[in-house]
Amino acid sequence: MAAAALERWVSGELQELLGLSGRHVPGYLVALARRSRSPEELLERLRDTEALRVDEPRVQAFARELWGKVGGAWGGVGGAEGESRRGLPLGIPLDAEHPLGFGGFPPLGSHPTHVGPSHRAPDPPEEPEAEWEASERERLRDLEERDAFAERLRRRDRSRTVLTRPDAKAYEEAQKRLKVAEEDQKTLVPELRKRSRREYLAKREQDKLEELEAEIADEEQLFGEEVLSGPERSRLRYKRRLRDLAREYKRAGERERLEKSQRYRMPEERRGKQPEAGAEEALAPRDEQRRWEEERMEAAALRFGARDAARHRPQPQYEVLLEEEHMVQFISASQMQGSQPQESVQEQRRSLPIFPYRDELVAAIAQHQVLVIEGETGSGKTTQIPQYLHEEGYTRQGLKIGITQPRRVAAMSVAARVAVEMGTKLGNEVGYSIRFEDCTSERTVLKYMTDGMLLREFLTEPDLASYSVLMVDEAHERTLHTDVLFGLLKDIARFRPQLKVLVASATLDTGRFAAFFDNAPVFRIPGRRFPVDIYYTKAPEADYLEACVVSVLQIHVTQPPGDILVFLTGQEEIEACVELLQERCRRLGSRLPELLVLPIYANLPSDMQARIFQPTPPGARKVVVATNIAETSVTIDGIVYVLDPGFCKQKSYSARTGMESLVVTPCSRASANQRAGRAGRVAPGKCFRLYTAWAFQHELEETPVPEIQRADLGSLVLLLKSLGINDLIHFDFLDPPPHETLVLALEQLYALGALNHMGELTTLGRRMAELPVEPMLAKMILASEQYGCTEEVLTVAAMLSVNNAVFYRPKDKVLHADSARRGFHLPGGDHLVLLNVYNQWVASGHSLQWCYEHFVQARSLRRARDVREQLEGLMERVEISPSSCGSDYSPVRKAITAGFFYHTARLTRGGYRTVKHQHSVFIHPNSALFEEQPRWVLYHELVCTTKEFMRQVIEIDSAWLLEVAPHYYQAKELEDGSTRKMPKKVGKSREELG
DNA sequence: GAGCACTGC
Repeated sequence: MAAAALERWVSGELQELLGLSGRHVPGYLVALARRSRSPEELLERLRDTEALRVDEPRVQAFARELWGKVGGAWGGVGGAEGESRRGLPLGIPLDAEHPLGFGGFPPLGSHPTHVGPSHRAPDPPEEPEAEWEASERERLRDLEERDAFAERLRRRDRSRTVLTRPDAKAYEEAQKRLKVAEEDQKTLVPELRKRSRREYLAKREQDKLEELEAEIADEEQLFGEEVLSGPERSRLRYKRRLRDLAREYKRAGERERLEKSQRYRMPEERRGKQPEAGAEEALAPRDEQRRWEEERMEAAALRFGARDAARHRPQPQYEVLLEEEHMVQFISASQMQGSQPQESVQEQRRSLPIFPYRDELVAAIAQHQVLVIEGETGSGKTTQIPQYLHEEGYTRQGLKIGITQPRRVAAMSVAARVAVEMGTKLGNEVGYSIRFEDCTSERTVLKYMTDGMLLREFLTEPDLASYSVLMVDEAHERTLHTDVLFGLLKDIARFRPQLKVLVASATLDTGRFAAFFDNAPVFRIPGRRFPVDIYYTKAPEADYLEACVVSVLQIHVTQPPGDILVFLTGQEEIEACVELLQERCRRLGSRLPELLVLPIYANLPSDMQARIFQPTPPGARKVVVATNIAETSVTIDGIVYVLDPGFCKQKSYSARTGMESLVVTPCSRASANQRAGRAGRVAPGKCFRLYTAWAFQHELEETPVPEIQRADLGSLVLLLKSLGINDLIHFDFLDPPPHETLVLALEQLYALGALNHMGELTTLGRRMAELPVEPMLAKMILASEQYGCTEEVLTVAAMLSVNNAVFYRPKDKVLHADSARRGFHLPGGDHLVLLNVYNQWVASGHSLQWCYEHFVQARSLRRARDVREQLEGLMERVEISPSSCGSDYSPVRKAITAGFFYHTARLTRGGYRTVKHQHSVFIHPNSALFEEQPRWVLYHELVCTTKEFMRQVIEIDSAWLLEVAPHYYQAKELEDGSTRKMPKKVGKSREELG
């Protein structure tokens, strides 16, 4: 039977058995069958792959039939047990016969112009042996080359000198951002006042009339004539009169415009100037302004009295602001326990909760190889334990203690803190290592680093021989990197009995960690935090955004001083919430103490972000409306109240379609408690949850789904492969990723040429692993060498790696922002637009002003520059010399195609469909090609929001696909069969682009 | 004609 027909048959059978059939799986199964001496052996091999349930009769029947069709022609290629790589680093379990369970991929040479004998061509029946032998020779040759490359890397690493950069700029930036200078505090209050007043006035100018109407309506509704005091009644009367006056002005036309310019002037400015003509006539408006001023002053002055009243009297006067039925009803259900901190700064080290346990802890570490340490933030585990171990001599003989953190800022700031405590300069005995910055020296014994950094260190030092202790901190966060570290550390610990492994986590999950590390003991350290009272709603809230707004006002009106932190899911919600709050405050303004509403989310420009760190002016209250960023990454001082609607956005990844989407999901109990904890950092706090206690107990998951089960694993698989771990199916994961995700990652790596048909790492794959980007980007970069455009492609790669945060699109200047964006358009597509933006930014001398003018986020460009510099530095390492293609961009698009040939779509009569899966997709409206609709496009990513959108799209020539991925595409797939059916003006194929 | 939480190498 011809190979193609055979595979079609297998594919059909798999559809029956599994409901799915990957592109390469049939070929693999055929290869397995070829290598099997009997149907039983084939079944055994199938059992090892864990893809099929071999106990099922229909699977057994399938295996027998398959073996029969193949004809038992086992050639014995895969049976080459003799060349097993057993005994490679550290006894990490290798299984050469079924590496990854994908030992039977069709042969594939190294990229990109090879045309390997692929499974689509019928096997030449006369000489199958010769073909196998040839591919086998090629495979072995490539393995040799790969190992030679790895050896060159090792030699280079040995000769490399360690950089010391104690004056690291990013660290200073972080410190600057986290710390606000005292002078700022002094200038801040008047500035904030002024700004708030200006905002008020500006807005007021726009919709004065509606505003007044609304105010009057509000007052009538909220207060009713009878509860109003004398002055309040007169104020209402005043407002009504004002409304009538305003209506008159509107009719007055010309006169009104003249007055407008005088109506809303700052009193200071006015005082400094001559009274202008016509000022006398504008009495009423100016009167209003004066009144507004007075009201603000009044509100500010009233505050203390009101707060005192709230404390002393059971019925504070502001209670009336929100009627019972409009209020969110909370019931107190529990209290998070806390304990008081010591005041003294001098004795801080000794006063940490961990201090009394020092000797016990040190003894436990001496006694056990792996220790799980349970301690909340503030217990001092991160800063103290490494110092204790240093004092105990774990750093003798030049050995280091490594401590991992999930975040860069944490690694830097903790290292800085410890350096101070030890009285050394950062970068000497105590250092940190994060991406873009290695602040360590040969003297460094305590090394703080990000988890991803330690993972990378495995590449150069697979047994981590220079470390005596490794501590994985914040393990409960279960980042992709920490999860993989667990498996790797567990493995090397077996072979290095003297190595100590510490797993530090907040209270949750320690039992699971302990079980994973062969029942390691758990050492508990009490935390240090103020108690937080938890309130739940009586009934579920239908509209949590509205409930948030009401609750914030409610807290503001009824609760003693202290800032409020609100958790929402994303930028859009946050903007809406901020707007609503400001609107309500304006309407009720006169009788509310000042409320500063500040948003924060990752994509917010830095200067706006910095505002949340500025201290709240005396008498005012701050409301920070935040995403999850405030759950772990950013800590805001002064928060006493937390408002938690209980939702967050989570990325989910579908291996079936290779598509990721962001979905709003209920957060876990662990997250909810983490959020609540944010209220108890400076004083006893309160957390208001906008869901019921029952929902908390019964509807929320205990912990979030670990990232490893939600993410694309391409890079990870490539990294593990580079560490010599071939059998990923059986890798010791704390929580294994879904089988399909692993399979998809393996298939993609195979298609990219990073793995050979045996599932082994190729030379290309080894080089790709050196680049800290996702595999397709890595492939694109490596391919750029032969198209002579490494300079351009590096820029494209760097720009793509700053998540769609290049263009800034403020709500009030959407049109300007969009036209600025269109100014960057180049024919060819979005990747080239990004390249254009970057180059223009460089040409502007990295000007900040330029960024503002072009609605481009400077922070993103700076990050792109960092990424680019890092990649550029690695070019020599992967043995690529720089080249540039000048102004002809088609080589750039070809190089992109070499990496992203997986991501292609073609325009059909029914719109775009992906080439491989016929999945219906759309060009994102922000794309430069949105209107052009070229026939063949390549996309960087597919996201599912309102539709399935392709983001970052370029036009390609379908012929390129055969050129760069002959093993993946067949000519017939790429024919334009539907040419005549196409509408005339769309889908024109343009040869001379870019 | 949309609207993307957060990290990390």
